[in-house]
Amino acid sequence: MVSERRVKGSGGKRTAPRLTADDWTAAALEAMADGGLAAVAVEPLAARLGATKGSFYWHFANRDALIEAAVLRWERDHTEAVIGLVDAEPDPLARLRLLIGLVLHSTARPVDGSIELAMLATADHPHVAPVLARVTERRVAYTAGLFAALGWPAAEARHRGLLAVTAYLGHAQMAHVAAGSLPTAEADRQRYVDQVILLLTAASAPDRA
Amino acid sequence: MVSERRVKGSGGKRTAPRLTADDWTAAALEAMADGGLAAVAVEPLAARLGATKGSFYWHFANRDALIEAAVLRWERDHTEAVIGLVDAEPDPLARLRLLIGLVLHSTARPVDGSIELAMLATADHPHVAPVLARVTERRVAYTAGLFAALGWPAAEARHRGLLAVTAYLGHAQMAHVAAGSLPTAEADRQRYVDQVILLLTAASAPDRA
DNA sequence: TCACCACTGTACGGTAGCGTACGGAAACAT
DNA sequence: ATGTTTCCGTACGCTACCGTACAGTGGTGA
Repeated sequence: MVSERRVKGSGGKRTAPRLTADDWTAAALEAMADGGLAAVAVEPLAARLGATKGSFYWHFANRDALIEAAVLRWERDHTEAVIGLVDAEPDPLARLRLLIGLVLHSTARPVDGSIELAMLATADHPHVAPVLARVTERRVAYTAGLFAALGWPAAEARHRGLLAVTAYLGHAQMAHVAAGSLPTAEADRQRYVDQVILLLTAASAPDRA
Repeated sequence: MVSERRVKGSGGKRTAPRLTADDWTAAALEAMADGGLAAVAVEPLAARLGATKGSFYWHFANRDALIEAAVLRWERDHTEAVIGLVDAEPDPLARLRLLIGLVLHSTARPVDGSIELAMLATADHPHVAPVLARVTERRVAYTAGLFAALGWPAAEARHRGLLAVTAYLGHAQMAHVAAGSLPTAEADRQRYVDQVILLLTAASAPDRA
């Protein structure tokens, strides 16, 4: 789980390699994934890296600076990843389906999702709040753009994008706090995703009796 | 914000009233609303109540016991409140509309919602997790019941209930971390809620070209 | 090779909160 | 009124973590 500080010499002299600021931010995100922001603590982190605080306070002014760096790094890496993953698909409808299916299934695997959950859990932190606000708005805008590309007028596209993103956020939460309430069997899960896509792309006019 | 420890005598002798266990759980929930579970700390709580730890450790074995009591109390009060509020309406469709509208607007006012957000933020805590799981499943089951009463088959009703609840959870999150991404103008907000209700109750078959 | 600089370890003081011990006050029963 | 139970305050030690001071070490260029 933790990348121990490995020796670099091959033969006899085993020397611990020096650490960079990036090593610390990476460790911070790793700690955040399991333990939340509270786990981003200098001394435990140093222990995990096989170093001491003396190293840390060289690279960062204080704990707060580390948090800021880690959170900004997450924003950068994370948004690039998702966009690059979906934007390959040319057809808007297929892209929407790909996005929703991908994102609803992604809550199953833990690694990346738990960082996001940890961020949501600490949304009040002054360094976390603006990042979450940016990421969220970016998602809504992107999803709304997909609906707009499918022909819905701007306002309605925005509303559908909003519903899609809120559904995703809630799905992530539910996978975390009440996994048992979500469909478990693979077939049922697939049907659920299909159903969601269907409802999100349903016609506007009410047509039920 | 905090109910200070008031005197009870009318004239000259001002005596602080004694505290009950319920006073402590109430204060704990109050602290949780602004500050999260971390703010449920014995010494600060005692300060807010104008008492000392000596009092606390008489009523509770330790901090953990207080957390458990507070969280269970929240579960009890909270579920009763919501059910009682909506179950008056006899017509299922009206009840569904009432529920969704109520719940999507509720994220605006802070009091009750912030406790729930705090719980979600600490979902990993051993005392919080089971409560959240129960409350969530209860909501899904209830909402699914509404859709079932409207005529959808059980599986689809469950899926729609699931989507409704995830949308609610995500909405609450978004109101917290990216309020600016949600509709701000009252008219737009109303249209958004209508749109959500429409999509959640849309017919099953895809009918778009 | 040697002086310098980037980096790290050690040692220290400070703060916040948990939990315990115990004496004493306040209510209550008799 | 007085003893008993209930409740509360004070004082203490303990742990975890933050941040600082400073002495060292190892690589690197002159």
